[in-house]
Amino acid sequence: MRTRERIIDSAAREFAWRGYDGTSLRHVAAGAGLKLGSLYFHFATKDELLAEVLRGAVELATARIDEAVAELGPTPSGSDVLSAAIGAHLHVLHESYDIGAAVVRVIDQPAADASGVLDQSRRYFDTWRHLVAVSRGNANPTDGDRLTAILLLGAMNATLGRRQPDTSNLESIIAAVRHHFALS
Amino acid sequence: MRTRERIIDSAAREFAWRGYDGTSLRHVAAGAGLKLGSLYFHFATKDELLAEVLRGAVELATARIDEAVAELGPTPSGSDVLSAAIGAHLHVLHESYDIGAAVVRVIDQPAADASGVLDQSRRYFDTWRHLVAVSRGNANPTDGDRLTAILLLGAMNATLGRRQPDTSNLESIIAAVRHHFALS
Amino acid sequence: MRTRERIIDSAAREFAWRGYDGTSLRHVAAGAGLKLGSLYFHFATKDELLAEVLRGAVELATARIDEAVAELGPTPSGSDVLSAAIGAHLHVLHESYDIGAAVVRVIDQPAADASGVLDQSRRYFDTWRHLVAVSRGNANPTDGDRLTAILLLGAMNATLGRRQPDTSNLESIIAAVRHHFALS
Amino acid sequence: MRTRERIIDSAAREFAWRGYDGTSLRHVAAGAGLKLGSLYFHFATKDELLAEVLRGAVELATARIDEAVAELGPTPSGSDVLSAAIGAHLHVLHESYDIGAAVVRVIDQPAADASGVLDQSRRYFDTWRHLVAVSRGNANPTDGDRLTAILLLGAMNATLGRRQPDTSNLESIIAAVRHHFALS
DNA sequence: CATGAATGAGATTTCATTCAT
DNA sequence: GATGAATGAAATCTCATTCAT
Repeated sequence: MRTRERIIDSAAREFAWRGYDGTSLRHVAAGAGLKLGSLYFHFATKDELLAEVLRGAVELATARIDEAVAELGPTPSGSDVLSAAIGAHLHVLHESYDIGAAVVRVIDQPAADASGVLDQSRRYFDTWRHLVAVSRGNANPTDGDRLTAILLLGAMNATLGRRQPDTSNLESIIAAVRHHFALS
Repeated sequence: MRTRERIIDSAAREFAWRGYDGTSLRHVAAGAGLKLGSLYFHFATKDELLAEVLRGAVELATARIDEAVAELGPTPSGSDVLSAAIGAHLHVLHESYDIGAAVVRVIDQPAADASGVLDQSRRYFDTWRHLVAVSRGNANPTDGDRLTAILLLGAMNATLGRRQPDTSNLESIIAAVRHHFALS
Repeated sequence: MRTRERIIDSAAREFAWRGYDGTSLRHVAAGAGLKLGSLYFHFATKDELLAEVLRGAVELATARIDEAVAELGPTPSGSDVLSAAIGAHLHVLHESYDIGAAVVRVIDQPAADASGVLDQSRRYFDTWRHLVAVSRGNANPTDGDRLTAILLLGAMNATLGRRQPDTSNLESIIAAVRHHFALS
Repeated sequence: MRTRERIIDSAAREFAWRGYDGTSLRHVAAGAGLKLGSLYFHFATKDELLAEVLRGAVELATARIDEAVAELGPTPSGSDVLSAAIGAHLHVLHESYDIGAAVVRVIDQPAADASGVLDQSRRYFDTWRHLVAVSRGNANPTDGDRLTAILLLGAMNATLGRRQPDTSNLESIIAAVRHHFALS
């Protein structure tokens, strides 16, 4: 089953840099060392492949957030939790570059309305809505929390430039985001 | 000369909702009441059309910002200037919906490397780098100002949802963005 | 009526270097300092324009041949007549370059079946059939004369290379052709 | 692997009778029993297809020439070699009609500058330059040999009429060409 | 599991032609 | 006489998808 993952990796790269419509399955196959036809043994359709890429990305980011929060100790403040989550999200975005970028580029591209895509997007957004709510002591997210989550994700994802990132800056990026969002 | 503008409008709509690769020139033509071939009398190429759309959008947003700043009176504080610019940008984004959205969707889509695209993008970004710098009393933008401009634009543009916006919320959106960015 | 001739010149250039199918009427118009639509005031169709170009070329070549023959004096030998014609044809071909080349390139291109084209081609070929016949003392051209005319025209037209000719060589070209064909 | 050859055959037919620009790949595909899109599995581009057609034609003609020369016995005179080559070229031209004609029609059509085309053309011309040189006892081709090769090829290729040839005439054509070129 | 082959739909672009002004 | 504008047809090429092997 190593092949399946090579395909997903290759697809993440293509989706990330060329977008959904700009991604050719022939390129994806080539990037995985396969011929076009072979893709269809593993994925029934372009949309299904995209959904898999996104599911993996959301899973990865969620896991990293959970780990970072867990490291905070038994009873962290809401503000610390949000701070940790911000760090985790940005690390994923800038380090496992392709897979992170794939999400950002593709997630609200309308062509990708296919089933799984919106689901993954909403799932991850809900995570953040809760993180924001908790950081403010709200049990259930308010409209204001929702709005802040939108702003926060927008700001973080914008730090992915058009080209290869310099991880050197990563810590100052994290600091800046925390400054604007985690201390309100 | 009305035709040319109908084309640009139609193209903005398509680019906004389908992205660059997802936009079909046949659809654009139909949206302007033309047949496909007729487009090419007005624009030699898809890229040229996109560049025109973006140029118009950047011009519009810049003009609105200038107006809003001008209304502040003779010697406004840097913070007020930034606040006014935020309001102007968000108004353009949510009210002249298609043209604003077109910029947001397309501007960092890699397929659209065509000459004019990056130029327009950089031009507008520079405006914001200066706005941020001025709001902090810096004559020339620092790296920190650049980073903040990225976060700020990312946050604002993220408020464009996937579907028609409710302008009712607009003022609370503006308030939230100002809260996070204009009072630092 | 100078315009009409500028169009024909421009068309000859294009037909010569790009062939019938490769010639764009927009280019032709531009080459004559006009816009595309204006062509249709002077020529109803692409084929008609081509026919005019060819008619002019055939007329020019025929006239030059007649002149060259006339210069031979009152009772030239058949061999001298053919020699003179060869010189005249090659001079036209290499000196009034575009118009000569246009004939050669286009004349047996099947796309140009349109009415006038084949007529002009046959007319000029008949001239040569008679020249060859006369040079051999035949009153009416035989099959052998026809064949020789084909070979002769083919050989001469092949001396038009793909690029600008060096008229310096012209006399040696003429000598070579005469050597192979005019002394049999 | 039969499909590939059916395509090349069909393409040769089209290129021969319609020229490069006049050839529609949809027609070529239909002629090979395929739909347009299927062509692109075998040839990436129109130019690539043309190059293959020409390569095949040059190979065929060269092989026939070599065979004909080989049949002359151990130490043939230069004049006999040229005579044999003339026969071989004309047989190829008039018998494997399409592929021979394709070369003639297309080889100096400017639109077909695509890489391979000029190469094949030059390769075959060099063969003839050497044949002419050898027939005159020159070790290396002179300028005069080059010129004669041009005339000779031009004359031979002109024997391909616009329509189906009558192979009945073939031997008299060969005799005529030999008469003009092989006895100098 | 993987590939070669084919296909239908659709993309952008070019072009000859027409016509009102 | 010339131009701007529009159009229908056709061109090359790309792509997701299917299927027999």
